[in-house]
Amino acid sequence: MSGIEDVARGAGVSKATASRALTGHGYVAAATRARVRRVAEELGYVPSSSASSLATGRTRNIGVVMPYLNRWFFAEVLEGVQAVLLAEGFDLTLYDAKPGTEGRRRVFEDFLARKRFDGLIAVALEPDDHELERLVGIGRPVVSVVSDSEEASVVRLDDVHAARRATAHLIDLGHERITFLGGVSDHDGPHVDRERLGGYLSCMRGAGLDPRHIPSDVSLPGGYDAAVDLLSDPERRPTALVAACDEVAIGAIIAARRLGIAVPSALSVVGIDNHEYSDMFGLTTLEQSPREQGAAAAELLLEQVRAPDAARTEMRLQARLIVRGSTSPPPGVRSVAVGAVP
Amino acid sequence: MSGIEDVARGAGVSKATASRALTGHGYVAAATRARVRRVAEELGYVPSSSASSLATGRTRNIGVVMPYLNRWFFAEVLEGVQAVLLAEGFDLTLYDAKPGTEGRRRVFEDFLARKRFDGLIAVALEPDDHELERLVGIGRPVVSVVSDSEEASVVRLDDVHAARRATAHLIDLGHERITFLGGVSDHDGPHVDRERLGGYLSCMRGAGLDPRHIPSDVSLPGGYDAAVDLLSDPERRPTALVAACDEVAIGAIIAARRLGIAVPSALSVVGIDNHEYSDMFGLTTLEQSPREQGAAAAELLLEQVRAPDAARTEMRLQARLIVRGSTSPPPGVRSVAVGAVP
DNA sequence: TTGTAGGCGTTATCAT
DNA sequence: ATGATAACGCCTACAA
Repeated sequence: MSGIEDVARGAGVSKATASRALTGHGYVAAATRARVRRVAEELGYVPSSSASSLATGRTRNIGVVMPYLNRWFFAEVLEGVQAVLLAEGFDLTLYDAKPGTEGRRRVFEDFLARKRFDGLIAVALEPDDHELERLVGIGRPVVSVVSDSEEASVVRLDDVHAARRATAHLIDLGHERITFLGGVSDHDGPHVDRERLGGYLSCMRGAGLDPRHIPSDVSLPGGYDAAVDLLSDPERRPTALVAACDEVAIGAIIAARRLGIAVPSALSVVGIDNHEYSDMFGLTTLEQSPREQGAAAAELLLEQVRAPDAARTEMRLQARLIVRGSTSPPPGVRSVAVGAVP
Repeated sequence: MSGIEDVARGAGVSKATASRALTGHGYVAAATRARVRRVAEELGYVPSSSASSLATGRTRNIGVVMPYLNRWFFAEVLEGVQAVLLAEGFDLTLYDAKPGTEGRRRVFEDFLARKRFDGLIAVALEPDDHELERLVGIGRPVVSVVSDSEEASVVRLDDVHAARRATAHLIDLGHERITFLGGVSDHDGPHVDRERLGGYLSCMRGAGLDPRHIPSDVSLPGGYDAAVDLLSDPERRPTALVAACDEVAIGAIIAARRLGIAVPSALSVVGIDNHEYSDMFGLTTLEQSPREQGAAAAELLLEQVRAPDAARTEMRLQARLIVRGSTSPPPGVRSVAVGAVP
């Protein structure tokens, strides 16, 4: 393992010059720089990151705090973040903080306190817990994905808007009996689910329609189970479903098929996400791109890492409607209503 | 930010004693230790990881190299690894190395060379590329998950065995026209897929049956598309399917349902994985637990990190058959054959 | 049992 | 444009 001293000796200069030549900070004659770099190359010199972190105070490492790794949204965000960091030469260290676990406590108490990072990306921390504020308190730049924050920069989908658009799409098609599937309630459960439910409720009320919410686990099996329940009673059956997310929507489509209910002629379904499976199920949905959100968050963060006084930024993305085959006018309605519902 | 010097001063001892009291290395009077620790607590002392890494040569950080983050298997492995590391106070830095990308090259050339870790977990590196050997060459302990290696410790499923068991299960039930669905071929594509196909082939031949392989993308939509193709021709239709993995199997089940082919009465399907969705689809499968594999890999690695001369270990796991509703005797066969097929 | 002092490998300040 | 030299914060012989 050759250190910078070996490089310096090999190039016939001092450690200081070698360091300048290698990092690019400060004046070095072009010829010397070239010579130093060549020697470094020959020796296979790799700077010790702990030594340079100690000297500079910067780690070239970004921390990512996430409650789950094995869900589509989170894995996609992570890939987006990773791609940008990789390109910029930053490491990524992952802090898995499952809600309500001892491990999460440790992440906040012990791990994050070590500050082995120049900045932090926090994904979907629940705002109620004020954890985001604690992260900001650590004293490194923080970018929040999903959750709003007064202090940190934010990258997120406008979930209320997405749910309103989904609902409006069905209303435009002529549906009146539209049920929202998934989540706990509008005052409990994950914040995202609540906002989506809220968007649906306000859109329904604005159109003078009766809203109805069937709770379910926000997952494919959750959507399946709840939909089997809901759809098997012909009396209660709606003509359309707004799902809390694509996985729930797909669960519902699978349930409908099993029960012999044709989609979309007997039942329309809209999701939110544009999940990787949505295309295969012909699901009409509101697209959000978690990968791009992750990439945007990483870029925002690096800016702040480089210019510590950079302004806090907020990106609130509008989902784009992708119409596929899972939605159509309800049974008995043949023409499509015109005009957008707010 | 108080350093160890502040703690030492506060406790009325030297930096050396403070360090010993805090790390637990070397003799310190119980009373002094308590006092030092109390002062450290009061001051909110957090050791600088770069300084202690520089001094000790250890980072308390583990690197994980993975080709994908957004697939079920990989995300599960990662969660297993993370859980163990978290409990042991180790950080996890993630190196996303997508096959055949510029990013992957950089991971190997630049990032890993920095050695910001005490050990490495490599998941599903293709053996042909000899990347595993390069990782071992870095000079830190390496544990490989999935891929075999002469030099690194290995945690993996016995894929050949799993596929044989899956096939044998169908043969036991009386099936003869059994098709393998998924992957490229037995001499191309990811190694895992090849081994599974190989297990199927050898089991079929051993039973004197004609094997048949339908390639497909190893994913849910891939399984769906290939199955639609295969099943829509009644002439060619097999009575049973061994899928390269559960996602392919589920895709096939969905395809069968769409085509009105009853599972299992007209078509049996076996998968390999026990994916989170498998239960919902009543899929008979061979269970592997990627989360446990990840945890085992992490534990193995930490052992080696702590005792650098620890022996190389190899864990080859046997999948357990979980019989659900997707398999039954073929049409026309009512009793189940007895006796295992090798 | 505790303290002293040197070293870990870089970077950065200040002369030259 | 380059070279000494002092941090950076902690650990660990070795000495006391």
